[in-house]
This record gives sequence, structure tokens and C-alpha cells, in this order.
Amino acid sequence: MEKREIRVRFAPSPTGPLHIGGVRTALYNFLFAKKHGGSFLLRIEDTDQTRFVPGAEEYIIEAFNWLGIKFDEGVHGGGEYGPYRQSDRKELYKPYAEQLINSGWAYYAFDTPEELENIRKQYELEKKNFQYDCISRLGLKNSLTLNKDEVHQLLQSGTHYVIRFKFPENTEIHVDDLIRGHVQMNSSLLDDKVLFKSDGMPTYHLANVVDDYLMKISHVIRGEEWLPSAPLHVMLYKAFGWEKEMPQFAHLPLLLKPDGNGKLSKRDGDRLGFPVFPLQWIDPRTQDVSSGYREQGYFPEAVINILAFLGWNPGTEQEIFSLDELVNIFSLDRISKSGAKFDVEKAKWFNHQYMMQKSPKEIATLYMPILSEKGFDKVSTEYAEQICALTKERINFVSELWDQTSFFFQAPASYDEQVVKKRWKEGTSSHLQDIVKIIVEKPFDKQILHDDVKAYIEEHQLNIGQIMNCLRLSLVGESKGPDLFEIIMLLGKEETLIRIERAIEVLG
RNA sequence: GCCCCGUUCGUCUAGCUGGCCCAGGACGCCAGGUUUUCAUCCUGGAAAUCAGGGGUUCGAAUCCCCUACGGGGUACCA
Repeated sequence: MEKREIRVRFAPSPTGPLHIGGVRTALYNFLFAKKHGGSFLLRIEDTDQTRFVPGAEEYIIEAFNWLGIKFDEGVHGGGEYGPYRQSDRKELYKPYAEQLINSGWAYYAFDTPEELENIRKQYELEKKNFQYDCISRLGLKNSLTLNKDEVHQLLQSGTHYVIRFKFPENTEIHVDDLIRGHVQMNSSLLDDKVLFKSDGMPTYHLANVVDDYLMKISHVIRGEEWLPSAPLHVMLYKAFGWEKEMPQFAHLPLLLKPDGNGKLSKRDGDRLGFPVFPLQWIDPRTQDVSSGYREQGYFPEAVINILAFLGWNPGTEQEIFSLDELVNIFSLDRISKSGAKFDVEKAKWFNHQYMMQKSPKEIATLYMPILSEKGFDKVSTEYAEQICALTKERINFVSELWDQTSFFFQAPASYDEQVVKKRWKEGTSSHLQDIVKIIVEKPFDKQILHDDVKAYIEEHQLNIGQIMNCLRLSLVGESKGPDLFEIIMLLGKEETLIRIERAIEVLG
């Protein structure tokens, strides 16, 4: 058999912001496509007009832009198989549904939602479950039970109808899944899914299969929640006579809530200490704000890396991978079968790894706006870069920078009492006076200063920790931060002297 | 209820073609070291009787069956 061109798609419905489970699905699709030199497309599945949320589609595109996941074809432009928005393809689906009716694979059903609802309630009272299937359809209002004239008349009179798939009785349906292997279901247990709705739109099932066929999709990589309807999809390909073109399926394990049970949902949001959305989202109706990875200070590369490892691993001990490296090494058969819980701590660690990889310049660029916000809008980029160089190994997020480096911009307003109590002794101020002298008289050089101060401490047989910590206290205000002499160099001679003298004045 | 999928340290997982596994790595945790501080970093440690029970086999985390538990589905939602 000729090798099939690899074409995969990510097909979200614009019912809100995309959550990270969706992002991961898209990522795996992308990696798979690129690994095999194929195409990756973005198709918007907006067949449910009632759930449409304004801004959701734009959000999705912006999110992938931020993450660096690029589509070869899709709603944003590009590709010969458009339109890529199902609402724009609306007219195309009905003939396919009718084709199925003509070939006996589907039928018209005239039962109203209310009627079905009543039947369901009735069944519930008897502790039974209603299903529109090969048994019950015989007692309902559809083109299988009504005679031809009645059907014709109903159709002519404009009565609302849906088109349902007609599952054959007692047939084993086989789904070959690239991740789960062989899955089998009996058709009698399946219900006759609606393919075409009374509002003139197809349901997911129809639109999805028709579009995948038309767009020449070779692999359907999607969440496990679709596994139960995969037999329907397989049967649809068969009913249309598209078996040869049927894509291969790969059903991904779900992303689970880190605490209790259940799949990660949009509502879990900030409750669990990590975002479920790539970007911040403000609900257009309620104005509720849900945080995003971008706004929380995660690097897009880190988010990619984190998501890639939730349900997949390369089988080696390497954990840090760029997108390109992932493309190289990705394979569907290393995807695990069970759901994964998101681990915030590990996510932070990933971000930290990327923080260390970043150049001081990149980090400084991100820091400058924060500095401005704090009122330091005249900081030179060079100064900011030097500070970032000194600090990047100590933080996970850019947002921690201010807490770690504020003393570079403003003198301590107070001195950590714990440290004062522990370190600031009788003779401290006079020793600091001597160090001030050293700073004033000697060349302002890190190494020289370091050596001279050390020599002074040794000469006077002082406790090095005690003196150094007091020096640090007077410059930083507390017992933290990078190398003291680095700090002094960055602060400059004048500022250093001012701060030491002020500490002596305040602490005695 | 019914159908489908899953089940290895707290978490992500290696292990899939049975012996190299009284189960390896990473995060986190604990201890020690480096350091003038905090953090980083380095070293070491605790941490899974491989969900439980039956088989098959000389030998099973790895194959088979059952049970339990978890998850998903069961809409004119996707």
C-alpha cells in the first residue's frame, strides 16, 4: 500500500477558553504531524450554536501563537480544504445525511425533544434507561415505523425532524486504536445517534467524519472521552463507503484533577494552585477571571515541556526538551494509557529549568515592565540584565524577581529583627566603620574588596559569618541574596557606603 | 443501571517480546556537603509486598481469569 500522507487536525469547539487538556491534545497532534512531515490543521467545530462563546476562537488562536504551535491549515488562513469552520460549511452536510437515508444507514425521526424527555422520565420511574436504539426505534415516530406517505407529508409540511444513524442489530464493531489496541463493542448496545439536528446543523459525529474525510485526515488523535463513540464513527465510514480512507484512531488518556477524582475541568481553575488555561480568560458574560499560564509567568517552552510529559515520555532519562527536540523524538506508542494528574511542583521545576537556560537579556526584558510598575521606569537595561544574571538561578518565575532583587533599587526600609538579634553584636558597628574605610580607600573591585575584607576579618580574629551577615543586613535588609561582593559592585561605591552608614546609625 | 477504558513510590513515570527488578529515573520530602546568608547546586536516604485474589510457568510487575477501585460514555453538547 502506498504510504499515506500524514494529515492530522485539532478540532476544538469555541465554547470557551481552551483548557490544557485540549492544548496537550493539540500538541500531540502537532508533534505527530511534524515528526512525519505531515500537515496539522485547525478546524473549528461550532455546530452547536447555543454554546457559542464570543472570543473563544480568537483565544484559541492566540494561545497557540503564544505556545509556538503552528498550524499548516485552518481558520486563520492557509490550506485548500476550507472553509475550516463548520458553521461556514453548513450547507455541505445535509446531502451526506440524506445519502445515508437513501442507502438505509439512517432514518428520519420526528419525535420532539419533549416527547423523548417524557419517555426518559417514564423509564427513570421504572429504574430503567431509555435509549433510542434498534429495539425502541420500532415504537417511535420515525421513517422506519411511519409509512412512506406519512413521512413524505411530515417532511413537506415542514415538521421538525432529525436524522438518526441506524445501527444494525447485534453486530460486533471493531475499533483499532493506536494507543488502546483493539476495542470491540456490540451494536445492539449502542444508541441511534442523531447525525443531523432539527436546526439544520449536523452533530459532531456527522460533521467530524465528513470533514475528516473531505480534509483527508489520516490520524484522529483525540481525548479518551471520544472512545465510546468511536464505533459510531467507524460505522459511519463504512456506511459512506469510505473504509479505505478511514483515519487511524488514537485516544489519549485524560488529564485528571490533582486532588480527588474526575477529569480536569474548566471550573477547577485556580482552586488547585495552577491554571487550567494557557492564557488568562475573562468570561464575557460573568466577567469571571481565570488565570493563565502566560500571566502566571510560565514560559511557553516550559508549558509545552510539562504538557508533553503528562501522558508521554521518551523512555530515556532526559526530561528537558525543546519543541523541535520533541518533534524529533515523539511517538504515539510511548503514550501511556492511564490518566495523569497535574503536579504543580514539577511544573515549577520545569519553569526553573527554562529560567536557567534563558539569557539575562531575555529575562530583563520581561522584568522591565514590572520595574516600571513598581515605579522604577528609569532603570537601565544593562543594570537589569546584570541583576537578572545574578538572580535567575534562584527563581522559578519572573514574578519572583522583585521579591529577590528589590534591594537593588531601594535601600532597606527595615532590618530583619531575627538577623539583627543573632548577628549584630557589641563591636559590629566599629568593624563596619573599618570596612567602610576599606571601601573608601581601596580600588572598587570585587576581588580586591573581597580579599581585603577577608584579611581584615582574619586579622581581627572575627567571626566571618557574623561580620558578613551584618554587612549583608545593612545592604539588603535581610539574610538573603546573591554573593555580597557582587551586590556591592552592582550597588556602586556611593550607595554601598550610604547603606552601611545608615545601618550603623539605626542599629548602633 | 448498562457499555468502554484504565490500575507500578504522594505525583509524573521506566518496565511492554516473562528471569539482568526483593522494581529504575524525575518532582516533592528528609539528611549531609558546598556557600558569608537565603536560594541554587552536589551527595546520600526514606518512599511502590507492582490494586487484591486465583491460575499458567522451573520462574510473572510482565501472560490468562475473577474481583475491587478509578475514570470516561450513556443529549437534537462537543
